[in-house]
Amino acid sequence: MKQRDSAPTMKDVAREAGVALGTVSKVFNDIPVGEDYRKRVEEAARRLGYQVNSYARGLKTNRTCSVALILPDITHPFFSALAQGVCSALAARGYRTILSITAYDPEAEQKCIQMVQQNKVDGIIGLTYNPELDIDPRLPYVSIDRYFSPSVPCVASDNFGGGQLAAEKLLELGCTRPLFLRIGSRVPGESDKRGDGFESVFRQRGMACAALRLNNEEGLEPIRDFLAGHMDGGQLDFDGIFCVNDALAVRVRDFLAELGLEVPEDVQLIGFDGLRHFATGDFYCSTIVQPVGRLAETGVDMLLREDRSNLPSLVCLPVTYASGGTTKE
Amino acid sequence: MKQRDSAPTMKDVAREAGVALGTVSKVFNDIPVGEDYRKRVEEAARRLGYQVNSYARGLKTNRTCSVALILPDITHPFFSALAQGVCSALAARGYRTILSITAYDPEAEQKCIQMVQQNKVDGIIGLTYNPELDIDPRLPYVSIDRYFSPSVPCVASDNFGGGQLAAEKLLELGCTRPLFLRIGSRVPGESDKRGDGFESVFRQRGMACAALRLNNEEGLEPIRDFLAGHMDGGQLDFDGIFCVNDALAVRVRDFLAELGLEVPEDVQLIGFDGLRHFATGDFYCSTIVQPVGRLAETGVDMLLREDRSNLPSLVCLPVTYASGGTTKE
DNA sequence: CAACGAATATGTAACGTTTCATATCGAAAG
DNA sequence: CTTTCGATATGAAACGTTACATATTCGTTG
Repeated sequence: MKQRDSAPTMKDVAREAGVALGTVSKVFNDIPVGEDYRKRVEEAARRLGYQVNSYARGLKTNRTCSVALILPDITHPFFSALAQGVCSALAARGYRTILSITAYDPEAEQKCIQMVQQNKVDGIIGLTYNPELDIDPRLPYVSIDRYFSPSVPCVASDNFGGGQLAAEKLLELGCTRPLFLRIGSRVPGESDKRGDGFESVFRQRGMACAALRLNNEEGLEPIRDFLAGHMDGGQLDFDGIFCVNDALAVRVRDFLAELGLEVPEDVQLIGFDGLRHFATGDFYCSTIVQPVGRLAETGVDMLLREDRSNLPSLVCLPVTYASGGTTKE
Repeated sequence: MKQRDSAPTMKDVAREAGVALGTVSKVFNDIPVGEDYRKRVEEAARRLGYQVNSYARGLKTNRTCSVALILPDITHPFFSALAQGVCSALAARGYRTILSITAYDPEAEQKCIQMVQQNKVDGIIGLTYNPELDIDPRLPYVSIDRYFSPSVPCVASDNFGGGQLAAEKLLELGCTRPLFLRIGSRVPGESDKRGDGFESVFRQRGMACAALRLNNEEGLEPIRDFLAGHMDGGQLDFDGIFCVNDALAVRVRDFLAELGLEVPEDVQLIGFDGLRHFATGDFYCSTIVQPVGRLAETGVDMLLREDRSNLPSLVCLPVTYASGGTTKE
């Protein structure tokens, strides 16, 4: 028996099985082939340990069965959950995931897109911040959680609805002096809707709603100061706080503790994202839960749809409320 | 000007630049070429928006500039940090990362390997549990954090040393009644060394060291019971506990609280991994910090080394101690 | 029994690169 | 002024597939 140093090819299989090259190809592409032929080929392939060379295939077919996933930072629990979901959803459909991390850097994002385009993926699924990404229009693209324009399909949580939900929950739990807190969304838009939804509920009822919106660079200190400045005889001016995300809520909870306030007795606190403690599985705080799994699946779905001609430009997924100890229920 | 529907190829560039195909190839492979030729080619490529087709290249060269990263669960902060490190280190060297998630399932691991081999990656970097992975010996493989056999190179933290470090720290902080707690390592070996190192220090000094080693399936209840069973007049029999990882330490801290014990006043607690809270960046507990970044970089380094003929079969990276509030310092 | 047509196997030409042998060009040497 | 040589551009042959046109086989029909 001939000793092979390199991987066996279809030609080897064809020779081994005593059939034509094209027949081997058919077998591996599930194209009808005489039963006896199929058996012979499969046997031969097994004997030789043949595996199709996906680079040759990709070259010929222009399809690679791989999708690029572009994320700012896979270390953040929300993003890592997303990555997990996307990776699994892709794997379930026979696609592999090419992971790129951008560190929130718009330039890095562009470079990723560049690199990934050259690597001939079948599509890109990205959570990016650069509003003017230059991306080959031939290449399917789905944006997760960031809406850019009608021409780039996006799947996101219902941020506005989530804000409303938070407001309704706080009302239900007896809050009358609400506050919305947000720190820097790098891209204006989607996450501001959380606050809009929150405020809309109170406006509709003729109630006032305070808000403090900070940019990333300002840091958290202004929030601490703001809260301290709104203390009135050992009590806070607000009894229900909605934070734009769980990370902020966790910090705010600490600030409140510093001020000698009890959560949820004195102030109730709701975050957004639905992150869970890695060890216990508990929510870090009461929160509006984003459906990360569905976000991922839907994104993959939209990307891999046969008929991409009339994709919706924005798919909004419903969020839910979960108590995590920072509200009275 | 001719309208192209598909991506331009080297042939197009060659025609546009008025040079031979091979010359274009040279330009894109940094092979010396007359200065004027190079300029002409580069201009033409830019005009046409040419990008090399990495599938054609991969087919020809048998090198793909991509590495598979196999992880059990990217949702766990330790793994996601690892992924981040590996992905960045690979990107820095011009390699892309193909992410596979196995959900701790040995079969899934084998399937990943299979799939990934077929996709002709240049190497695999994996954190797997299946002790008898069938993997093409031609394909470079580096195991992270799990030592299998001398024939498969591995990079890991100095687990034994970390255990010793924990013991020394506890001694230094005045502990005299140590306890080692471990729950299910899916693969026997590496992480047991943490306990071994811990115990060795006390043995050397002629001190006793209690230990409770559980398997994954048993859950955490036995630990709670064990601790409760070692209460003696409102005091625990132990004053220093070393947990095999931070996740366990966090749970144990809760158990201790349930028993009315103060940490670190009554009992000091050290975990292992060095995980940090996603929002505050604080350690969850006092801990032995694994050098995740270096783990990743070293792994990539070992995988991509030119001369892989005499790779060490195990590279042990030093760990450090960090206080996280569950020890007196 | 010849002829036809439906299946289905075969062989070959791409796909877009790299690589290697060959051709071309100038300059230096005889 | 021819020869030789080094340098470098050229063109063709792979790489391992898929897809299409062609060839083969066999069961049916007139």
